[in-house]
Amino acid sequence: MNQRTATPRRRPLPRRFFARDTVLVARALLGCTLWVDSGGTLCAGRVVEVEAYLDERDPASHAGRGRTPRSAIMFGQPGVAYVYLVYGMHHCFNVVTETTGRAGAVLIRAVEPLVGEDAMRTRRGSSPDAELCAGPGRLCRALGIDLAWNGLSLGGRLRSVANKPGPGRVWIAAGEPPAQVISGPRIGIRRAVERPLRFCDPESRCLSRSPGLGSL
DNA sequence: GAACCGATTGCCT
DNA sequence: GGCAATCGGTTCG
Repeated sequence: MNQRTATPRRRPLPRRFFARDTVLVARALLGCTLWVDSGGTLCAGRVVEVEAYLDERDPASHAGRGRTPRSAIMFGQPGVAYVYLVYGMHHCFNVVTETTGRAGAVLIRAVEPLVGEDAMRTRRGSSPDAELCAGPGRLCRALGIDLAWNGLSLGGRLRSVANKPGPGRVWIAAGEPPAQVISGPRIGIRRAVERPLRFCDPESRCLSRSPGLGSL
């Protein structure tokens, strides 16, 4: 198990980490630690599966048809959480990438639980540990992330806006990159299926699906 | 406004 | 493997 015994680092990655090419950021996020403090409960997991969503040139991206009220956040500051609702019931957690003005985001599809597994089980109900955070919807459910988290900065500090506490804190810390990275088509999309913009650690047992073909 | 469509999941056959 | 659940965003009239 990767990093299972080591104590994960906690220091938040700087904003400039995310202000780069989206595919670069997506690959670099593998092995990093996602920290979430929701309702005073701290959870963390090792990022093992991500997908890159690009700008106007990517028909599968929410930014694929330009700036809309929803996709505007993808054109905004990097290092910000982009959370949306899919199928009327599941949430997806993304990190905004690229410099301000250029659209991009990385969808976190799966993490290996490292901290707070009890809380995850409580939120997710009975399910095998390997499946607690294996999938974008499952991950958000396990970590307590919903629409209220949309727009939060990944600074790791409490957001103090008008003295009102936010829903919680979320940030990402550096970790040990996987020995191998597999790329493949993104999951659940109909457009641009040929693009290998899904990246995962094939050695992880916590993936949402088996790794695609085509190694990088 | 109304109709349509999902970056999913879990339960059913 | 098939399919229903469920609602915000986008598109169309």
